[in-house]
Amino acid sequence: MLPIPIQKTFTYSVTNEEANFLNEGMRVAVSFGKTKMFTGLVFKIHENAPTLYEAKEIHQILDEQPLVNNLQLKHWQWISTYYMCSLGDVFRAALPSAFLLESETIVYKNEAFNNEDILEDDEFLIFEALQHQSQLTIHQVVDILGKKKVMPTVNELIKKSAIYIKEQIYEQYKPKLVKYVRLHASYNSDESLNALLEELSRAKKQRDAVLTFFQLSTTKKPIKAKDLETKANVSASVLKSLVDKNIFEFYEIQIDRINFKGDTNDLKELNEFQETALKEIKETFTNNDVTLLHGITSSGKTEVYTKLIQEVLDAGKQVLFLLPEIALTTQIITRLQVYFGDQISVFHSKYSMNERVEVWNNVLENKSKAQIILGARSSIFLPFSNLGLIVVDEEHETSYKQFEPSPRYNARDSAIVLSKLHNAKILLGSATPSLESYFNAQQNKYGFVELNRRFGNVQLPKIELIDVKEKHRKKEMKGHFSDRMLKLIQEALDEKEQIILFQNRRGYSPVVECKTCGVAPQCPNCDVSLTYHKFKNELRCHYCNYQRAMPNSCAACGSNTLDTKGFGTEQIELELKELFPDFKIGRMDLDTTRGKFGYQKIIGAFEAREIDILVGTQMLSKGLDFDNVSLVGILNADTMLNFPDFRAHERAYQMMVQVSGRAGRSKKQGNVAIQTYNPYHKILQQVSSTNYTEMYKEQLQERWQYKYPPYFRTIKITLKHRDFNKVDTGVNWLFKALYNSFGENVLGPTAPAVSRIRNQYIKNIVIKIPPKQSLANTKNQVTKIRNTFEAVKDFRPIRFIIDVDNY
DNA sequence: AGCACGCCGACT
DNA sequence: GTCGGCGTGCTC
Repeated sequence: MLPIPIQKTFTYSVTNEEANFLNEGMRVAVSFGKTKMFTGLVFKIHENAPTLYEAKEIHQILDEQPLVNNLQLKHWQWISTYYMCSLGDVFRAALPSAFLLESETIVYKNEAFNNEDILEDDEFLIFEALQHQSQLTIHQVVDILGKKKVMPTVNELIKKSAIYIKEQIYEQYKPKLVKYVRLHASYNSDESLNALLEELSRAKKQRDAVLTFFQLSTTKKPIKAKDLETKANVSASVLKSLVDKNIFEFYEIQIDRINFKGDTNDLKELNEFQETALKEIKETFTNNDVTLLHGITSSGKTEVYTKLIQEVLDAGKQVLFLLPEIALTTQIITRLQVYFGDQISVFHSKYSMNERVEVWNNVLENKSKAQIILGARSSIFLPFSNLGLIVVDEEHETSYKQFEPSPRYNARDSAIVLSKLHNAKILLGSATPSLESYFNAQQNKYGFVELNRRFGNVQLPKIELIDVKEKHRKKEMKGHFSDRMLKLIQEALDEKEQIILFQNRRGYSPVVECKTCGVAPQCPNCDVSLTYHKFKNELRCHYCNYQRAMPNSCAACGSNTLDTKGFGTEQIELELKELFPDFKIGRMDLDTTRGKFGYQKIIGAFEAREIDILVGTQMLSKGLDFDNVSLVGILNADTMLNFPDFRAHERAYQMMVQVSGRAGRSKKQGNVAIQTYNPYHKILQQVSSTNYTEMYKEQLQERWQYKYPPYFRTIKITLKHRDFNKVDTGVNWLFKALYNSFGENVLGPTAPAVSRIRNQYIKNIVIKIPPKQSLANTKNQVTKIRNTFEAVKDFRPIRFIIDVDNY
């Protein structure tokens, strides 16, 4: 199996010896194509030599033990078939990149060569560069020559024997080694020690080092070279000369980068409601492998999880705890570490490559520090061997679905399959479950447990809707704030409480428009208006990151009447600074959380109450607990409701309820204020009464009526190309072909709201699969049509994206 | 995917 | 004329 998007495995030949040593799941280095070396994974060892071609030999075996186990291989195959991607795609996504070595062509000079006269200009440039550096990568050669096609030049140099090339494989993972000191083997008797001190009488520093070494060795612990240096107050060179004299010797111990330091506490006692929930979960697990825990915000789901996890650990099994990416940088890790200490390993994309390799190895070896894995969606790929429980927290989160790059998998659903492979139980938890999961629970496909009392009996926040249309009419708006919202903010500030304001749009304003001619600056690469960022005084495209300075006058008519339309977090922040000059305003969105610790910094400042009012986008709604927040304001609920997607209403509900949950988490009842132009919208009514069941019933009805999940499954096909006509003819052809097979259940073709991104035109087709239609057959049919599509020469350059269960 | 090969336009 | 563009096909 190779990490490339080809739906195929490749057969290589091995010797008998190699075959005896090799096992499925080990890595081998193989040459592929004319030049490249790849890391392949042994998928199957067999004796059927191919007839149509001669199998190449493998280059090298990279592992002594399988890196990937059989359960994983099965799981990967399921992902590949279900999400219609190649096994290679899954392979690439699953392994930390450090395990996937690739080769690079390295150019060396031929020392014997001295006939510079026969070299052409370009050839001489390379030759000369090699006088300064002993080796060059092909990339460096490209830079030196300033052109893309360098291989002819390189080949010519080889022909003239001025240089030679080699394929070099990089082992990227470097274990972290710590240097220790011990006495050389010849000095283990007491007499020799005395002789030794005698010998060093004239080298004071070295004598100090030896004496300190003996002091330290009374503890019988290994002695770190660094420690010895500091304690004896000597330099590294002193130790070095002692080693050279064969008195000391160095040895290295590999240490883990990831270590938890700190105390652990016992598990918290559960209150009676949590206790009941725990009991119910265990009951449902006798009949169901999957259980949905619907627990309102702040009901203390985490404590219930921890009890359950403890029991699984006691039974000697591993636990996987899945969280949405963003929640992982926050408090929940600390909270779980307080209970479970160093039995937890954390795994997510902010981790460095080396750290991820270590977690992988720890899980593979079932080490004690990897009994609980706390991770984002990609942790479903870790080499678990005996999972007992998977917890999917905030199971409704859309970030469990990966979109780019392929595999486009949903980690929640893949985790359910994973749990089946391990005969493990899986608990899905959420305050606002996805319709799909809730539906499955209602159908008794999943077990179902509710937890509807807030921890410490704090009441759910009081939610009020503010009619902005009315407020505008009565002239009771100040900027984007209604008088009511301002009053609530003032009250909270007076009480020294904190406030979260939610506006699901960053920048100052999403559109800049000329009042005279109505023209709005557009992104040159995408089909969208540019967003104005006042702080940097520039216009930016949120799709391709194109940016340019904010112009003074309209590019179309030249008048100085540019005006902003709509508003984002930046504008809110500025308005607040004017309205409440004595208070500290913070902003949290993609722009302020860039950089490694940007996010943590803002959260930290807010936790430390250095920020009074925090303005932010949806990232505020995820897994954050602040105990001093008494007011949550949603400034414009309508943008969420008017989104053209069949899940828009469900999402708007989830998002608003989740943000509301940030209010009043500890002592008194919190307030939530929602500004809208449409206070009678049913979703807003349901949010204001936190009536999940009503929302569920109503949405379900619509899903049934319009044939959407959970009743119908969907597969979305996206075509992309820089030539509009090409995509257009392509998509029409494809639609006809699909229509022939699936009839009315094919929707489209449609252009998305942003129909061109990075100069690529986009068209969509959605296939709906009725409840009784076989998923596998449908997918086979789609694959067939895709193959026919790609056989058409004109269509081949069109990017063809298949998204199963699209979000 | 990556890479080589091969066929065409725009420049020294 | 050639350099460099991109379309086409293949990889065990």
